[in-house]
Amino acid sequence: MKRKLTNFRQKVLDAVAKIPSGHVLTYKQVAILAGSSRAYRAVGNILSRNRSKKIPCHRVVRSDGKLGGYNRGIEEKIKLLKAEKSILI
DNA sequence: CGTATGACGTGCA
DNA sequence: GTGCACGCCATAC
Repeated sequence: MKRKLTNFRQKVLDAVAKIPSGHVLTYKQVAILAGSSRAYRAVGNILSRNRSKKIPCHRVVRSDGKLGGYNRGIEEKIKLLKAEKSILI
């Protein structure tokens, strides 16, 4: 599939996809890994549009310690994090 | 091409 | 400690 994913988007998805089980990152951290420490806003946007099941976006949480949201249902995100015993930042 | 939105973050009252 | 408002970036329409 030739997706014209922008560099930023590709990097964000790649960074999230590389998150090991039981580990979580904040939107800001992901944004930094993507190359823009101030694009955490875009990160949330991209993840919200990204429905790829291959992207464990549920491992991305807010800096406040809250989960934020999940395109498949916040409850599902909580369930997944709990099942993986994700480390809260 | 331009506008509006968004799963955020920080600052200030 | 809590609540409100603004600012920031990239994407999608």
